[in-house]
Amino acid sequence: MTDIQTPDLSTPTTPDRRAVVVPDKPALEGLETKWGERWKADDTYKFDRTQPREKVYSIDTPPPTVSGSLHVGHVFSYTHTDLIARFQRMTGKAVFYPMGWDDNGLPTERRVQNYYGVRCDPSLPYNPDFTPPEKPDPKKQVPVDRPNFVKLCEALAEEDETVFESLFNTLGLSVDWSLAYTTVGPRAQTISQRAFLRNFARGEAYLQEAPTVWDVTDQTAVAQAEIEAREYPGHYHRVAFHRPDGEPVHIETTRPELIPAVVALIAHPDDERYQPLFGTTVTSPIFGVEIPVVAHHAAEMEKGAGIAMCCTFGDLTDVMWWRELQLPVRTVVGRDGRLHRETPAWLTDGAAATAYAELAGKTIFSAREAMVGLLRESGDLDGEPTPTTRMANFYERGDKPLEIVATRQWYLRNGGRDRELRQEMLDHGTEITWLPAHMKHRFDNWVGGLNGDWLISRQRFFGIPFPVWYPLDADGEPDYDHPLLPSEAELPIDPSTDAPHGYDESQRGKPGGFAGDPDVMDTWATSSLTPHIAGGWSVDDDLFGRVFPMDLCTQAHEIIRTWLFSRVVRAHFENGVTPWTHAMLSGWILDPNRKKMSKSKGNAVVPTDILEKFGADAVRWRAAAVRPGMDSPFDETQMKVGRRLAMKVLNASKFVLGSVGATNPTASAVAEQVDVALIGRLAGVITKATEAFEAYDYTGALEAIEKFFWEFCDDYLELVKERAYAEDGGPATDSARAALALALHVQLRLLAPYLPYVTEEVWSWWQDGSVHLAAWPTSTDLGAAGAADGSMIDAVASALTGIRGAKSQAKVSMRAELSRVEIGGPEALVAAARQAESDLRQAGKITGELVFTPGDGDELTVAAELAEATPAS
RNA sequence: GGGCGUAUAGCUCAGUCGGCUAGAGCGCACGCUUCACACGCGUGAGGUCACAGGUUCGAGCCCUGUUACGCCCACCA
Repeated sequence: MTDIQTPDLSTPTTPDRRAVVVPDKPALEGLETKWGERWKADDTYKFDRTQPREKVYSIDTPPPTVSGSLHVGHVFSYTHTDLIARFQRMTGKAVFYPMGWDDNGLPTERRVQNYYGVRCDPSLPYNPDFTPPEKPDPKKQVPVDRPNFVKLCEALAEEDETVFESLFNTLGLSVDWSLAYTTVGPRAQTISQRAFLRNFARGEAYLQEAPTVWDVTDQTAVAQAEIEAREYPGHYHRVAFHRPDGEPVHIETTRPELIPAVVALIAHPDDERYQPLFGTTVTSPIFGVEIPVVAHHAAEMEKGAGIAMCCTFGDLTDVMWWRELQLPVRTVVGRDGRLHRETPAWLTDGAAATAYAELAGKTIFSAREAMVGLLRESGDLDGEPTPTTRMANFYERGDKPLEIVATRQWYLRNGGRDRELRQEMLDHGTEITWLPAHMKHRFDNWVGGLNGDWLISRQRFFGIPFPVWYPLDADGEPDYDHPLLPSEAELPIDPSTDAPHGYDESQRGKPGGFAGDPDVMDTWATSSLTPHIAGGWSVDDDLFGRVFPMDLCTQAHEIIRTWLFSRVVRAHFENGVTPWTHAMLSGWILDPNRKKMSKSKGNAVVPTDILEKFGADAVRWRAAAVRPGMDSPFDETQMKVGRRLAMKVLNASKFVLGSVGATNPTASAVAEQVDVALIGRLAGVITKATEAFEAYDYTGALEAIEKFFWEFCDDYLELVKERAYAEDGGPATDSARAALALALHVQLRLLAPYLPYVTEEVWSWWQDGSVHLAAWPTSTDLGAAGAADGSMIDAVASALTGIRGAKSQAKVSMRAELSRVEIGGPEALVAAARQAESDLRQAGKITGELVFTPGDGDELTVAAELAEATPAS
C-alpha cells in the first residue's frame, strides 16, 4: 500500500523531546471512541483500489444475519479475521476488507412478523397508507401486502445494521465501511439475477417438478443443506395388509396416516419370508386399494417387520423407491401440512371414501389419531402402538418434521447428480488451505454425500425474485418450458411488478398473457455470491479483477456445507476458479459447562457488556488466544489478563517515553552488551511472529510477542532504568535509551493487530500517522544489534531473579540494600552476568561487594546479604 | 452406522524433528505502600502428560487397541 510508512531508524526520528507528549495518567477508558472517530475521519482503513491483484489482500467477510443478535462468538471470530487483515495491511498489502449484511430471507421475515405483529399476504393489493400496528399482538398478526411487508423488512434490517456496525467499530475491526454491502439491496439483486440468467443459459440452473422436502410451517421448499436430523418421538403401529387369500401381511409404520398414500409394499429380494409375495398384490386396510408387493435391495430385513410400506411420500427412501420402481403418485398431504380436503381419485369407492372423510382436512397429527381409530375398529391394528424415538428431518429453523411434496422448483447443479461435477468440486477443495487442516474433511464429507442438486427457490416474500415470467396459454396455464427472460441490462427486475418484453401489465394473469415466477431465491443462493457482490462482479469489473479470487474466507465451521460450498459452486460456474486460497474456520464459545452459547439457552453473554467492562483491546487479546477451529469456554478472568496487558503497554510506554525520555529509536546507538542482547532477542521475536502470522497462526505470534514484552518490562526495564535515567551518562545512557525506544517502537507495531487502541494511543504520543499504517517490523529495523546472540540476557535475568528471591525470602522491600552478593554457577553464565555488573548493582541496590565466582553446577546461583541498615521484617 | 477432533497443573492452554529435571498465564500461598503501573510488583508451591500394550538407547509426541467428551454426515418402515 502506498501510504505504509517504512521507518528509517538509522537516524533519530524524534529529535525534539518536547514534541513527545505523554499524559500523566494514561487510561484505557475512552480510547475506543477517540480512535474510532479518528480512524473514520482519516479513512485509515480505506482500500486502495489502484493496486494490482498481487499487492492486494482480499477477504470474503461473513455477512452476519442482521435479524439475529451478535454474541461473543461473533466478537471472537470477527476479531480473528481482523488480526489477519491488520497484519497484511502492515506488510504493505492493500487490504480489501468489506462488511456485508445478510438481511435477506426468512430470518428477517420472522423478525419483522414478531417485531411489528404482521403477516405477509401476497394476495392483498398494495396499500400506500399502511402503517404497522402500534402494539404488536403476536397471536393476531395483521395481514399486510407484499410491498409493504418488504418495506418493513428493509427498515428493520437497516436499524439492526446500525447497531451491528457500532459494535464492530467498538471492537476495532479495520473494515473499510465504504465497501459495505447487503444481500438484498439493488446490487445484490442485479448480481444474483445476472448470475442466475447465466446459469440458466448454460444449463446449470433448471426448473423441475419433483418431490421436494417441504416445511409446512413456513410453507416453502427447503434445501438439503438446511435440513437437520433430530430425535422425534412417535409410535410403531403394526398394521395388517391383506392377501387375496385373506391372510394378513403385517407392516410396521410410524405414519399410519399415510396408508391412503401407499403405492407398494417393499421387502429385500433375499428375504425368504416375503419372496413368495413378490409379484402379487395385497389390499390396504380400510381403503381396500390394491397394492403390489415388490423387491428392492434398499429394504432392510431387520428393520420393523422387514417389509415396508412405500407411500408418496413419507421419506426420502420412498422417493428413491418411487423413482427406481416407477411407482404411481398418490399424494394425500398438502402444502399446508393437512390431508387433502377432496377425496383422492383412487379412494372413491364407497367404503374408502367414507373412511377418507374422517381424515380429510386434518393435520398430520390429528389424521394419525383418526387413522389409528379406524384401524382399531376394523381390527387391522395388531396390538397397541409402541412408543419409539426416531430421527426425523427438520428445517434447521423449524419445529415440525418436514414433509415431502411434489412441487416445481428451481435447481442449480452442484454435483449431487453428476459424478464429474462432484469431482470438480472436490478438486476445488484441495486448492484451499484449510485452517485448521482437518476442516477439509467436513467439505469432502458433505460433497461426497450430496444426494441431489441444489434447490434454490423458496416460496417466500423477502428475497431476490427469480427474473423469470411464463407465457400463459389460451387456458391461462403457464408454459414452464418457455420462460420469458429479461436482458441483463434491465436488471434488477421484479416479475411481480415488471412486465416482460412484448407484453404489458394488463396481460398479467390473463389467457395469452404472462405470469411472473412467484418465488424468491434462497438466502444461500444470494450469499453464495458474496465475493461477486462485494467485489463488484459485472458492475465494476476493474475492482473485481483486483480482488478476485480472494485470499481469505473466514466463517463458522457449521456452515461449510452451505455458505462455503455454495460459493465454490458459483465461482466454479461463473469464473472457473476456487474463490479463495485460504479458509479459516472459527470454533465456538462455550459456557462454563462447555455447552455452546446461544441466546435460546439463556447462557449467552452480551458483547457490549464485556467490551464496556474490559475494553476492546482486552476482549481482542482474549479472542486472539483461541486458535482457528478451537472451541473455547468463555471466561471473564481471562479478559482481566488482557486488560492488564493493555494497561501495561500504557504504563511501560509512559515510563520509557516520559520519565526516561527514551524517544530516539536509533539502532546505531545500541552499544552496551545487555542492550545489544535485548535487540538480538527482539530480532528472533520478529522472525517468529512474522512466520506465525504468515501461517495464519495469530495465537503463536502473540505468544512470542507477549513473552518478550513481559520480560522487557519485568527484567530489562528494571535492569537498565538507572543507567537510562542518568542525566549525563554518556554513551552507556545513550545505548540504553536507544534500545528502549527501539524496542518500544518495534513492540508497538507487533502488538498493533491485537491491541489497536492502546498501541495507537501510545504511537500518537511520539510518532506521526497511525501505527496501523506503519510497516510491520523487520530485522533491518534493528541494525547490527539485530544480528546479536540474545542469550546472555537470560543469565542476567536469572541473576536478577536470584537477587529478588533473596529479598523476597527475607520478606523485605525490593528497595532494601544488599551488602554483599555472590553470583556462582557455570562459567559461561557467570561471565554473561558479569557483563551487566553495573546494571545488576544498581537494579539490586547492592551497596557492598558484588562477586562473580565461576564454579560447577548447571544453574546460576545467587547468595545475598542484607545491609545492616536495612531492617529485616 | 460413516467421518473428524480433543484428553498435559484446580482452570485456560503451549509443548517444533522423538532428546537434559514437561512449560506459560490465571487461580492459590507467602511477601512488598517500588520514585511507569496496587487495574501494581516480587518469590514460591502445584503434574500417574486419559488408560493398556508396542516400537526405540530414549515416548507427552510414533504405532495398535480402549475409554471419556465434543463436532460433522447419514438414519422417519
